[in-house]
Amino acid sequence: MAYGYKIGSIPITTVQRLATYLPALREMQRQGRSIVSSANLADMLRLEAIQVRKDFGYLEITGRPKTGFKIVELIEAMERGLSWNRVSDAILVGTGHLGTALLNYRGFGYHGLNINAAFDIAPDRVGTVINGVEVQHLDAMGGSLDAAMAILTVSPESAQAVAEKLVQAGITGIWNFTGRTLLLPEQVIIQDQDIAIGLAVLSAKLTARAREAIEAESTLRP
Amino acid sequence: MAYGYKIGSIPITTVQRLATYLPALREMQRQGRSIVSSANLADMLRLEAIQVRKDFGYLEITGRPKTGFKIVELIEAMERGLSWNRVSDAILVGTGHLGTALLNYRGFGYHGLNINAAFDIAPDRVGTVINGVEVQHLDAMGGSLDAAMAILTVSPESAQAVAEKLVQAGITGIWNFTGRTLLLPEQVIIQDQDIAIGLAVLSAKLTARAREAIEAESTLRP
DNA sequence: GGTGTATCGAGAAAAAAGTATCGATACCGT
DNA sequence: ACGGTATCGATACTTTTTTCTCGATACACC
Repeated sequence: MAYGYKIGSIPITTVQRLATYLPALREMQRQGRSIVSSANLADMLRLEAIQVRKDFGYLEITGRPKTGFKIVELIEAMERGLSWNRVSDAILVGTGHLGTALLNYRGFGYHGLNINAAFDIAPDRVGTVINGVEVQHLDAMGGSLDAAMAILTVSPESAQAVAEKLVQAGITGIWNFTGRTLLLPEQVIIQDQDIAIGLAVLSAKLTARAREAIEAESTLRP
Repeated sequence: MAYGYKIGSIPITTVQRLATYLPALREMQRQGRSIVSSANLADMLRLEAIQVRKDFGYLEITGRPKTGFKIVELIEAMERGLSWNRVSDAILVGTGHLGTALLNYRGFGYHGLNINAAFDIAPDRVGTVINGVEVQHLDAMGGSLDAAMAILTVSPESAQAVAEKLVQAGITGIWNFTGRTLLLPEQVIIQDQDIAIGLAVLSAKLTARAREAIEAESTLRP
């Protein structure tokens, strides 16, 4: 990567896994559990126990031998270490199918996200209310937004232009679902969320697996 | 990772980047370009030229010094190396907001994906048609699906149960949007697509950046 | 045709991520 | 109380990924 392997002192790969531990831990809490071991979590998430423990090593927390970690403390440590406790406000731009899906998504609460405004330019969308958020016209987006983060779900074609507008409005972090690379001032933090990447990996894995199977078969009868 | 760093002989990280090169190259083609250098692509995608060239090194292709790569050949090599040329059929289960968004998504064609059936259990959705695909009742999903891959966009609560049903129906690859870890036979390939991870990373980056800024300021006036 | 330069591509080095080892510690059953 | 054992956590090791270095090659300009 050009820059940015780490967040503070925590590797990005660890942050990613921590993000998946969180809902798993919350689920355990709901089921009445209060203690979890690295092996428990690893089994649950198809990982290795060593890796889970290593990840926890970046947090300010200590487990107890023979027992494990207190789930409450774990969650607190994760929220503290990564600031998922402070609720951060975001706006969403582009209320197509994906934007609507995100506006209705319930999992964001885990990470303290609150979408407090939505924008679009299509006349038939402006004025509608999606999950309690009214869709405003993009031109109405003034300079004093009540958010630092923007979720960008517009068409690829308009991605760059809209992104520039967001930066002018004071947005400092963009979660980019458009699939286009945004070229913006360096101080703006961009998180690309290219859904097609996951598909590409899965599809490549599937054909690789299929190829293996064929090779294995041809080895059986030469 | 428990297993699976590579696809064939290509690192997963490379496959991921290749997946982002593809639309960029297609876009260039549309604009009439036929040659691209590693530096060109790198600039366009905010990467390093060396990395682009290394990624290309895994493909069966050679560039020309002082010129670069023929875009047509690049695309062909990528499709050949990762089998994105063969169209693969998929089904989609769970036609909520996200499922609907994916059914309407246009970017899948790049990777040869064709969603040929959709399933749900909600009575008000069964029978409707989304982007040309009729939503069928999940119980109607027989044993002879015309697809190897399934896109899972049901609720977290029903994820595991539905996934098991998919495996019984002969699905060998699952693109899992539910956020839950699926526990399935090892031969089933699972690609987790946890949207919250991207948010977690962005949100952590933002607060880390904010923290840096505060520290920098307090250093100025001690 | 010769010279300069941009680009590739192979191999080495560096950095990062993941995995193993092992002593220390706290619970469990007797 | 005591030995057995599961688990943590520090350190060392291995693998993977990224980055650097540098010679080779092909185009451009003179």
